[in-house]
Amino acid sequence: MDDIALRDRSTPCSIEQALDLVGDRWSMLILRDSFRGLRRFDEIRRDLGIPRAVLSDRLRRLVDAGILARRRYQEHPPRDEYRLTDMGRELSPILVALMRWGDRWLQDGDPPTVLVHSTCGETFDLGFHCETCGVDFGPLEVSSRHDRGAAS
Amino acid sequence: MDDIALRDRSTPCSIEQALDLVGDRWSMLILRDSFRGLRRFDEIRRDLGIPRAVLSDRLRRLVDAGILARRRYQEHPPRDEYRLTDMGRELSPILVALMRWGDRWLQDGDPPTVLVHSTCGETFDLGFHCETCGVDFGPLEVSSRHDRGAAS
DNA sequence: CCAAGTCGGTTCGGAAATCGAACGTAGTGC
DNA sequence: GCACTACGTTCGATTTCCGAACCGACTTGG
Repeated sequence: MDDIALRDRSTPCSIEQALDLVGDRWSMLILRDSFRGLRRFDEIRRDLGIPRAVLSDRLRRLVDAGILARRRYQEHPPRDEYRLTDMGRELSPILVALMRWGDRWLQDGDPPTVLVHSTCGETFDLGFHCETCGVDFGPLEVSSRHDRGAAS
Repeated sequence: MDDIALRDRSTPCSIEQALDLVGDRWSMLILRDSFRGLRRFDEIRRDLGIPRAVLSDRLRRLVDAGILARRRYQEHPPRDEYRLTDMGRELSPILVALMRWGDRWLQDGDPPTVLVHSTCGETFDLGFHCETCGVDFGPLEVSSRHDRGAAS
């Protein structure tokens, strides 16, 4: 019954690689704040209540990964801010998915933050779309190609 | 310039609440394995190389949260397996979003795992859809309602 | 000039989480 | 009996995290 490791270990799972960069609580929360427009060290620190050393470390790692960019916004005194790169901005589906799930399963009343389509300012859906079938579908209809099947 | 904390602290952010449950690396990887069909303790342990004590702790927490269900699948010897509940299955958009992002930004060759629409067996898109505008759009067009703006 | 405050960190010692290895227990197979 | 599997718990060593203190560069007030 040694049927594990059908999986290819030479090409590591994308989920795993992604988690190596953004897979800890603080990094995710920093990114959430970045999406909310916070850019400066102390701004983020006060908002999250994160220890300075940890914030310093996480920002460095996110910058090294290319997710945030450090940019000088004034010279006297020298001050830098941290902004999302395109690579960072494309993390939004992850945060949106987390938020949707939290809204649905963990939140009692109205969701505290609402995301909107920047073009029209209204709320939107996050969903799956199948080109082949031409339909939209929900999270319970996702399956992976060569395993024992996720659903049921 | 004390303009922070416009944010409502009484109703905590859904992202934060979600991260309290699934916001660490091991929990996410366990869930990935659950979606891939792994259900037994040792199966997951061998696949991830996770220390037994940590796996034991994470499974307990995921079961307590209602994301996984522990179910006896044989009596002699007594053996339990861990399956996704509906609450757990609805986490799929998060994992899909992580995978998509990893595929796009971190993976060189072909993605090692492919997700498919269970109905037709073909790959699909994860995207945003605006009912108001009637269009699909990408991650760069997401904004939140009352902050200083995420994009740019 | 001097004192106090802000911003963006680094350094430090203690607390907490994580690690691999060993041990336990309950059952199966020979 | 002996070896083996599945599913954990316990243990001591290492790593990470935490809060508090400190620091340098600069601004503001007097």
